[in-house]
Amino acid sequence: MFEKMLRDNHLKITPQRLAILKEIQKFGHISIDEIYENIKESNPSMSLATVYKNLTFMQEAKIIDEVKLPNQKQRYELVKNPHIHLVCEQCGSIIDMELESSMQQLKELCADASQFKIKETSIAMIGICPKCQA
Amino acid sequence: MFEKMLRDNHLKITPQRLAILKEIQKFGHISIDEIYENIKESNPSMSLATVYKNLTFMQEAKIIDEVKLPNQKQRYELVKNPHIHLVCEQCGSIIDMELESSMQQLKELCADASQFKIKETSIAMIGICPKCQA
DNA sequence: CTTCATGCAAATAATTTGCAGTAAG
DNA sequence: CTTACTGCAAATTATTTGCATGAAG
Repeated sequence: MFEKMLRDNHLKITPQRLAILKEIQKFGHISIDEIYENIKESNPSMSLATVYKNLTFMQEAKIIDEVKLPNQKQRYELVKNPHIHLVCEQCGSIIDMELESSMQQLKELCADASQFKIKETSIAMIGICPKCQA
Repeated sequence: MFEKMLRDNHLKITPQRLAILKEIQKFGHISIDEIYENIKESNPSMSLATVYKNLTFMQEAKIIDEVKLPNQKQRYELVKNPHIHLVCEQCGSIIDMELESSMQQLKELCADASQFKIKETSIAMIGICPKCQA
């Protein structure tokens, strides 16, 4: 429920914000340009500055997350359970893999060894997806 | 031995390249601007374009790696054994943690579950370092 | 010598900002 | 009504490119 997420964070509910969230949801992992270009098709007055501003707000509100991958443009996704990104370097597809206990284990191992208080974990694996292997 | 690394990749050995590599080595994880500003102190004619071009070449040659972290400028490091980045969100410090077998385990788990052929793994943990906790 | 790298300036791309007008609550 | 959001244009920042000169092999 995007309306509620926005409301809970004192962000006004605007068609632009809902459109941005819908695009992110639809594509899973999407770049700034793609968001902008896609929305412009149905709303030609959409401004790129609005996309930037709202991505920042919604990231601060922990509604969305940025996804930074080696040799790729920044992307965005909805906040979800901790997960690993599997990235195909051939076709560019990205899938999420929830391996909660393994991630938790690794996090604890790191925390113990380093004395860091760890808040977030960011894991990506880059390779070739099953389709592209064929 | 930076000379050898360059030579092996058919890259000419220039003072600029050596200076860039020395900066990266010295700081461990360093941004493009920092490299440029630091080198300019001893070599004022150093050009930012040269930094960009060489970072690209040396990344292609697998001498250096780019390090992308949430909410941070891109950084560079020398290629080393697979490791995890521990990032302090307070003071910005980054340390490397080699947990080879755990990383290998996680990689295999992901590969099995996804059928991806995984080539690289990128792991960062964001939190507060021991010093900043005090 | 020949090839490749550098540095500069110009071009392009990415992101941010200020502000007047407009929509949300 | 009041506050916050949008869209535009301008400003800033980041990155890339072309090319003449110079250094490396």
